[in-house]
Amino acid sequence: MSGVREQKKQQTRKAIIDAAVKLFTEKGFEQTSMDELARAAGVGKGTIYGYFKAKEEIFLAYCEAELEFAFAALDRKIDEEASLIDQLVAYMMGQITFVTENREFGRIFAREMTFPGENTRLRSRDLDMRYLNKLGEVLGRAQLRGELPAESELLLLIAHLHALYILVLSSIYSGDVTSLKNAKIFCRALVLQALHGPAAIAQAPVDVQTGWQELRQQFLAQRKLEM
Amino acid sequence: MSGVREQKKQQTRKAIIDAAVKLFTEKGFEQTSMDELARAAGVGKGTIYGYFKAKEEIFLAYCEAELEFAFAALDRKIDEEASLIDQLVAYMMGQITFVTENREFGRIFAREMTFPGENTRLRSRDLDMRYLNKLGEVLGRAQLRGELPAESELLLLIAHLHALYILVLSSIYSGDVTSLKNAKIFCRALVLQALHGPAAIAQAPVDVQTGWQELRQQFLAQRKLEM
DNA sequence: GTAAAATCTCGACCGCGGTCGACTTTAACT
DNA sequence: AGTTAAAGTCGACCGCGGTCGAGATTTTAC
Repeated sequence: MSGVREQKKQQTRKAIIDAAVKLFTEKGFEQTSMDELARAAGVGKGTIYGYFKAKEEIFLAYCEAELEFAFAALDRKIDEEASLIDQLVAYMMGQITFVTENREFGRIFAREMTFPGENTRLRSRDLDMRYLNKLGEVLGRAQLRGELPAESELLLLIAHLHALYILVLSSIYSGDVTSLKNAKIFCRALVLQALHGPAAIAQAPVDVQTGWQELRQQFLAQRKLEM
Repeated sequence: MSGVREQKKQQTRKAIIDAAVKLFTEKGFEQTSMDELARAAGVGKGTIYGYFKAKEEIFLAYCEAELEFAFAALDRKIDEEASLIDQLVAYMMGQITFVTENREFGRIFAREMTFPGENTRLRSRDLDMRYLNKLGEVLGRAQLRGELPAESELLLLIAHLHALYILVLSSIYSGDVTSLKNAKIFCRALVLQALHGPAAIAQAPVDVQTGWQELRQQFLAQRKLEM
């Protein structure tokens, strides 16, 4: 049980992830073949599959490293004194901005996180726990401040807000939302509605209302329908 | 410009889709190779790519046919006199039941519909319009009945509810929800919260509350955390 | 020290989705 | 009818992700 073997394994694992980070960043996920990756890691292709079940699993390991950065940056930027809605929108937009920085990357990430395969289920769950925990912290603070009813079900609210985040991401890939600016307007409208009910928009500040009205017109035009 | 050619094209197209419906139904999407499909359709493999950009596009054409059935059955089952929430939950669960009937099929469907590739964007949009229209009808009727504030933004509400549907589907594939029964409880709790605000659960009927409490415990245990 | 067992490594190999260019069929024009 | 351009068809072929079993390396047992 001397650690020689274990040590080598850790080295190999690191070599694979390092090569993955380098190649995925340089030329993207789909454009990086497993053969290349193996060569870059100085390892046989088959060996990789002793460490990861599938290419997607390496992708998630890669994401873990990247998200670390993104979250740290976001945390620094968030103003804990701002209104609940502002904070929520900021977190959602931070995540969305990061994910859609590269369109192809983001699609794979979103697919794997939202509807994970059996191979990647556990890993993807670990990953989105981080995001969900952040939401929980923001909501918890708001509840203490009294900005949220004391009897709110935080877990259910987290799930709810997570749903909205996924939807905005989805609408970007469906082509309904075509800019981060619009994504933000959409986020804000949805969060408002989630926190204050179906009539919330009608009572919102004017700028939110007009922003939403414009976006609404785009939706209708794009989908070629009247309402 | 005699229709001879056009006619043949339509025949070929139909042959491909028919073969796809048969094979996908018999042995699933992933288990059906393009070679098989070509053989079954009595056509060269290359020919298929003159009709569809990718295997996924054939999949969506196949879904279109299947969804037709599912929706028709669902429409017959929906009680237009029931409460808004019951109707919404019924529609969401109808869709979810259909999609998850076969787990692998459902994952591909959900991925392709929620985060479509550039190849399949338009087709997937057409497809989910049907579902969104249904939601719109249900909401519209409820608004007329006065069950929904007159100043509600229907489009935003549709989006909102769509988000919840995607989340429930996602939680099935993430392993957080492990039965249709739990999915329904989750749906109901989310819809309640969406329509009546963050404190809705606390004021809901007892059976809804206890259902949600049980589900909540499962979530926490599965994700190994306290709240 | 050495033999046996367990573990790890590797690249040839497999079936897949998708492409390509040679070939056939139809349409258009004289 | 004959000629040419366009449209459609086809399967050999490509690179891909993933598997497999032979062989190398480490651990264990004596």
